[in-house]
Amino acid sequence: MIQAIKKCPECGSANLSHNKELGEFTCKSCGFVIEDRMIDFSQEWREFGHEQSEKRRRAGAPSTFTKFDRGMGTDIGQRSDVYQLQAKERNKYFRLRKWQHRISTAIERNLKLALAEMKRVSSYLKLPGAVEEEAARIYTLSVQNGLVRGRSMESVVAGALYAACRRHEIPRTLDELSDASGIDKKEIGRTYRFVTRSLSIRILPSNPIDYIPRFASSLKLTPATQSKAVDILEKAQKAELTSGRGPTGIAAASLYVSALMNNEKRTQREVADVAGVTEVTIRNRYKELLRELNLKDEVKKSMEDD
DNA sequence: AAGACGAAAGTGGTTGA
DNA sequence: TCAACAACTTTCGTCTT
Repeated sequence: MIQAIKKCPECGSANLSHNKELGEFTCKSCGFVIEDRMIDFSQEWREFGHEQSEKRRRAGAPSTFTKFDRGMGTDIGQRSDVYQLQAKERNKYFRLRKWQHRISTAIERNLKLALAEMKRVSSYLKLPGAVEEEAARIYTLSVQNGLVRGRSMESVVAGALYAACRRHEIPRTLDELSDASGIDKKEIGRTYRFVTRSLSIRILPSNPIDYIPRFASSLKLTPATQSKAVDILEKAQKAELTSGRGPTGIAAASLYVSALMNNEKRTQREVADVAGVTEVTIRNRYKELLRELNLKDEVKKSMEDD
């Protein structure tokens, strides 16, 4: 990041300077501050004992988007500091603390609320930390670009989470997000599209295979059936049966077929429920699979083996 | 009686003029 | 901006096990 900057964007001069203590990167010619949240890349020392920790420690917790100020803010008047002071001094810090609170802009307050909501939804869905981090980043960008205006904060949170899940290839369905956040499915879809488009976040169409493990475990299918379903999906993708179709429908249909072949039959309704599609869709995809991949004989054979 | 099947009409979003 | 369109859903009657 730092190395990338060679010229001042204001005056074009290459005469730049670092100020490590202020964390600033400035142009010596015109004084333009190019980067004011610079990260110190210098040698990291380990600490041994109190004396060294005073001298050597210079970094805090890792920067994270799941805190509204990326975990880098300074809170004035934390207890541990304040109680070492005289009463008069202490009052001064309480006053400063109050002001700090007032100064927090609307954006920051919105972020605080939103990130709390995000935490709630993502833990309900048991999403990994990396996804939550990504979602928080997307949300922060949305707020900064004024995309939340005119839409509920919750729906943007849900949209950001949905996008983050897809980027990490552990897609959740809109229904699941809707269930976890209490926002209407269509609303989430709308904000998701709006946000990703406005921020030009590129997201590949989700791969049906990514849905298999989760659906299979909800249906209590064996690993053998699961990998059979993946096989079928790969063949289906080669036969170009997957493009333009809803990925959940295809995933559900191939699971249904592989369950039949392994004598672990589940009803169309059961499969449809966990995949969040209707029986009709499964039927349509299922028939296509049988027809195009010539699986009919395979299914028949394994049924006769009973 | 439950599950599978298929037809027909409806829904929400995309696309192309 | 509007109409055509593809995918998917809802609903419902019929067939199969």
